[in-house]
Amino acid sequence: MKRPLIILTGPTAVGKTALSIGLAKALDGEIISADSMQVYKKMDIGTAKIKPEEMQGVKHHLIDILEPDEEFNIALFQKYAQKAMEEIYSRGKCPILVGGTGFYIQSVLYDIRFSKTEADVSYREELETLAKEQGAEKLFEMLKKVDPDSCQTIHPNNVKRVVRALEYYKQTGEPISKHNETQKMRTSPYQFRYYVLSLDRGILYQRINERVEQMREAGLVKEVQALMELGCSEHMVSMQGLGYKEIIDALKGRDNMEHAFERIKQETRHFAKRQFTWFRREKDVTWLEKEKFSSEQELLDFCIRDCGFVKEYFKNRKK
RNA sequence: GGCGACUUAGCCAAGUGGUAAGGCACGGGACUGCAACUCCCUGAGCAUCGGUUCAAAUCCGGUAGUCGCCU
Repeated sequence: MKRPLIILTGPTAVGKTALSIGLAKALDGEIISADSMQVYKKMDIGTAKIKPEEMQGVKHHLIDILEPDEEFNIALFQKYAQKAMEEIYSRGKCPILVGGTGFYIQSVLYDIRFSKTEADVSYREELETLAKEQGAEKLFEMLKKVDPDSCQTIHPNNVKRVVRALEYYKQTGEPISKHNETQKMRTSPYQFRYYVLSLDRGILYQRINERVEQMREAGLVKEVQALMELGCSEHMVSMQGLGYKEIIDALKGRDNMEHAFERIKQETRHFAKRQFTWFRREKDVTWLEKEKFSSEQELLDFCIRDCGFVKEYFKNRKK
């Protein structure tokens, strides 16, 4: 019998957190955050991180586990998430993956295999400078020689992806297209529900705008200032987060504060749109359109009923 | 009331006789170790009516709207 896994995701600001607590309590679960930014300490306001008092005693994993100057990536996420899941299962509880980073969810849900090798930072930098100096086409030409298949799916201008494909080839001697091909065939080792919470686009965009204003009132600028005083620079992975890079620009005088906040709103809306695109493409998802439920409670009740297999699983296991 | 300027896609904006640059937004899409990243695709016939011309967004005139100045 496959082990159960509940996933709750959706675009930013849709209201995942509130639902996740109700679900965790009803299913006797623990929450694993699937969020690339909430892993960082000292970044609370801009990431809309759940507050300890909002957790209502539900255990949360993968929040506040790194300092802002530490690197993070999907392979690490997967490793930590899987470790947390083992702990949760061993306690006889159900893991609930909650967060908006679709890519991360995929890595756990399908147990994608990543190569053993570490990221080769110096090689990446070398390739990036090459692209900058001689043009993106130059890199693309290099990729054509070693991995023509990838050239079908990666656009020449997408330097980041071209670099990764080249890096992968250098490390493994194998084209990444072949690796992707095999990983795409994988079926999930879990018995799962993949919920995507959604909301009318116009309403969501309004909520995003409001939430950014709330962040401003809550002291986002101060939070970023404090991070800069600690030595955080815009090159760090953490400082690529929405709301951070824009405020840094303003604090460094490259933008004015008012405009920076408008950019945050704009870019957050863009982000939400990209998230929709991602989830629409994922197979086996259950869309939870908020407007189709008369209340939050009804939505929660639906999920609880729909997750009956979780209780079944643990009941059988006890026997 | 008079004089002048302006009027190009949802917004900003090039184009001053030869068949509408570009940017932004919106919408769609890609994505398998930086993913809150990175990247791709997508729209109008030029306020309106009439004239000149082989040909007008571009020239001329009428009308409307906007803005400025004057009385």
